[in-house]
Amino acid sequence: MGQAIRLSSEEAIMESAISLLSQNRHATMSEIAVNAGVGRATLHRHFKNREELIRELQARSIEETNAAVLALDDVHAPALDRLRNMFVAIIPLGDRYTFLKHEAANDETLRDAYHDELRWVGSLVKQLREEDVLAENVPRRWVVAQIDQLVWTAWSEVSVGRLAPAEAPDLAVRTLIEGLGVKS
Amino acid sequence: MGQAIRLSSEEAIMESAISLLSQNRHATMSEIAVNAGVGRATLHRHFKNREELIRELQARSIEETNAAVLALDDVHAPALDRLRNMFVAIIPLGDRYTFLKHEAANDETLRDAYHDELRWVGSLVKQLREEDVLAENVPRRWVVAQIDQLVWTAWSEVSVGRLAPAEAPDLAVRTLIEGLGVKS
DNA sequence: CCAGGGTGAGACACTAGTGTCTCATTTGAG
DNA sequence: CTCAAATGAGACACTAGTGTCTCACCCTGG
Repeated sequence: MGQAIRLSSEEAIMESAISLLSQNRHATMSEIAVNAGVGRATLHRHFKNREELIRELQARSIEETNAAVLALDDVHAPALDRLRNMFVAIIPLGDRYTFLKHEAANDETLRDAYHDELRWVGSLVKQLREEDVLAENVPRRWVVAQIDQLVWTAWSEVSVGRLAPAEAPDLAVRTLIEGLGVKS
Repeated sequence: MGQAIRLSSEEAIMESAISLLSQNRHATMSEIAVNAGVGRATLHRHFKNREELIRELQARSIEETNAAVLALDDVHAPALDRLRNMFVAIIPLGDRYTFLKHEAANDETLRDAYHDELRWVGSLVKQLREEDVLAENVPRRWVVAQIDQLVWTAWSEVSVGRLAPAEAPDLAVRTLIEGLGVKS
């Protein structure tokens, strides 16, 4: 038909699910189906049960975020550039990214993949330190937590239109490294 | 006296509920009861239903956080001191503070009280700007979001023992104002 | 000693959400 | 156009969580 934008049922369901579950991890299957413009039975035809749906979502999310980050990443670049590129890549995927954190990864494969992601961030933080971008007396955990929350906050602000997508990555980098105080 | 016994049951329930609900807003009444070391029926004797329990929790939380903040606050102090004092007061109440955000306040009185709290933070941010502590080109929303997140992150890290309680407020202030980069 | 409030245990009815199934209809590829 | 696959609608059984209620049991104060 004229609906060129029309997604396949499965696509629509996954988009709907990511959107709802990232905001409320107890969104019901009915809500997900309605939001996807699809019958409840159809949802269960594509995903046997809630557990499987979430597993697929996790797999896709980690795949997408990994791909997005790696696509922009240049291991030989200065750490600060890599940090900024990471924000550029991940902020638009903020819902997927945080969805991963909220849902506990039970599956082994997924846990490994997620672990890779964390390790990637960890090594970036390490490089940031080696290049004297980050102060040394700050716990790595704290840095990682700040990065995580910056992704989520930036994504939220962008998605409600309070922040221009183009400005988000720079604001995130600036907030993390220089803080929000006046520059002296 | 009988009164004291009843109150301690009630105390146990409220502590249990805050603890569980701050981490998972869909914790069941059974879980709350078990965690409080109390029968499920007893829970319903003290709180007619889930809704009422949450309402009481919100009332208590806002009361405690307001009291804690105001107790340390000095309106005539420099904004930076006020900011730090706020962190000192609120970080230990991180679970109560974030519980308020997660649960939508339906009750009018509560909404007003919560609004007061937000307004308080808003005016603090304003003062921070007036005293040239905060940069001007940063959206107030962004600052408030960072503060909220810092409270939660700091509380989490403290409560799992990865951060010394005494260091948390300074780390939070420093992260917000100066960022985590090397000081130049 | 006893009376009574507070309690735990558990039965009960009710509701919301889940997952299965069937059937009539729609859709789209050949 | 035709037919098989996909779908929407809804009935159905099942489960988890909720809120009520009863009953036996502990306490503690009188």
